Amino acid sequence: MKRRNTPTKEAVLEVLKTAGKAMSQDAIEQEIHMDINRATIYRVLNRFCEDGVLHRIVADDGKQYFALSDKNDNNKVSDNHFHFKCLACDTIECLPNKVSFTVPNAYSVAHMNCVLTGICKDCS
Amino acid sequence: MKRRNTPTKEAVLEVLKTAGKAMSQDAIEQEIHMDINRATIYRVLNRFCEDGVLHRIVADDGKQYFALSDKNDNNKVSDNHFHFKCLACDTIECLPNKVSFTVPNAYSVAHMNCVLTGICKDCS
DNA sequence: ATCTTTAATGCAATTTTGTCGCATTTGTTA
DNA sequence: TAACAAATGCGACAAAATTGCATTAAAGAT
Ligand SMILES: [Mn+2]
Ligand SMILES: [Mn+2]
Ligand SMILES: [Zn+2]
Ligand SMILES: [Zn+2]
Repeated sequence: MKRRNTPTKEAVLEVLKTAGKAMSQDAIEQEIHMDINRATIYRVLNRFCEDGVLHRIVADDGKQYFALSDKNDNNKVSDNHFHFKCLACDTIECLPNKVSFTVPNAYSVAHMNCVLTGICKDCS
Repeated sequence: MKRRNTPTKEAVLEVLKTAGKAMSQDAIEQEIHMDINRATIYRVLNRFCEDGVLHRIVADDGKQYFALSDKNDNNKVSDNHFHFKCLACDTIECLPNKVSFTVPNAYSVAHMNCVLTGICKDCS
């Protein structure tokens, strides 16, 4: 199951790099100037998540958004930061701020999905 | 638009009180021993959220879960705590731990949706 | 107790998001 | 250039949630 390079992969990655924010499948599809099937884009996105190239954010609209992962983390999960959703411009972005938490005894945390909602710097 | 008391409202609230955890619409419907329409349950849940009786949690499966709100908060948002989803028993619960965060300058936060995933105390 | 008002409900249709099976295409390597 | 398997397109499907509209029923007024 070695990965192959395809035009779709490159296009999806290019869109996300250019945008510099998290995007949903349909937003990505709109930005790609090629006719790529919806299911294919989802499969590309899921593979990128498996490979740690992207990470997935589930916003409070229930939709999945995808953002580039910081590669500087050698091989650890890089979802341990807050995400921010702007009520004005609908942008979803990764914040640099890390999520710090404590949990009751005997709980163990594997991963997290933390989204703050409000007004972003560009809209305030 | 004053609220009326109905059997459905009472049944939904009773299920959530008894469960003591967050539940989705379909889980609530299964626990109610009455034949209540899906759309009606959603409307009841949404009204309860508007009224501050419940609060809504969106898990990383994209589904909405509903939990009782602490009334001790007079009229402020009561979603400022972490939620926990157990990978073993699928329970979603409110943790007592508050979400503490800092955001970059010029950002303002209106509400939050923070879900930690892992193994709960009962399953560890 | 009955009437009136309108919130709440049932039902069907619809929308949105995401996945899956399967045949076909295409990237990679020998 | 041939062979293998990963990737794609397409359609079908599932699940979650909402909406329009006709009907029902809760609550206050008479
Ligand atoms: Mn992120
Ligand atoms: Mn909660
Ligand atoms: Zn904004
Ligand atoms: Zn558990």
